[in-house]
Amino acid sequence: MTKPTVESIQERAPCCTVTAPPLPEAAAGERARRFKALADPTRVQIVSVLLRNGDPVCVCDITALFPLGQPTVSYHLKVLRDAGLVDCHRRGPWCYYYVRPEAAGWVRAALGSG
Amino acid sequence: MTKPTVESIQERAPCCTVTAPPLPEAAAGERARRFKALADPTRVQIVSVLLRNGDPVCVCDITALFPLGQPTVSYHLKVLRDAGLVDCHRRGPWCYYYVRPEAAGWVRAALGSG
DNA sequence: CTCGCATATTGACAACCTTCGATACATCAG
DNA sequence: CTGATGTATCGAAGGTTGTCAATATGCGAG
Repeated sequence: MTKPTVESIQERAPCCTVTAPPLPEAAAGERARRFKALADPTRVQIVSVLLRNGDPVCVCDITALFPLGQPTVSYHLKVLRDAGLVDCHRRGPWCYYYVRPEAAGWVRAALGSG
Repeated sequence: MTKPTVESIQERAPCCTVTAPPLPEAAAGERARRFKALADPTRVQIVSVLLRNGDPVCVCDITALFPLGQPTVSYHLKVLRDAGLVDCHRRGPWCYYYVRPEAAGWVRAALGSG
């Protein structure tokens, strides 16, 4: 076999190039946590609704959009809340959810296109 | 209780505002699939290494970075490959992985900061 | 072809995720 | 307080994921 391109190698194992270190474990965990929060189609759709609506959206409206039970939707909202992507405030008996402003930029970019 | 802000409501259930529709299910699933690929700290770190290295990186170099068995690293690489985020080519007995150019923009943005 | 090395695949297991029904909690109307 | 409604939590069932040891595959050297 032929050795890897000469310009990427100098006196080391025959396969190896110079490798930059990975993201530190803490930072990687933090990123992974956010990705995990969006790693479900239902949660992607929930967030997309919140993004498209400028104003906070009532849970009952969100629940009506999916063929899922109310506890399940509540669970997904909790996952998004725990990840810091969304938050809510009560008005009377209703809860209104919105994408947290600190996270909105990232969420919009991550969901955007690509 | 007091009704929600008057300006966001007209003749509907007392909790509801006008809600935009969610992202279509197909698109949401596609997004979720990509997020799921990065929903693990090890995979985030692998991708970060590939991003930081301009050139493709040998599997043995990647494996050496983590306290995981070789099959486990191989599994993570497969997950990233199946999600379309990375690809590889063999040179002799070695496999060199890289972030796919089509995905690099999104990956960089998603991993970036936020 | 046969051997040795790098990587991929398989099978198994524990942990976790999504979902549901049942139930609890919160808030308002009466 | 009592009842009705909206939302959250609990417990359990079933599927998925991350990990490993064992094994298979691909490739070059001899």
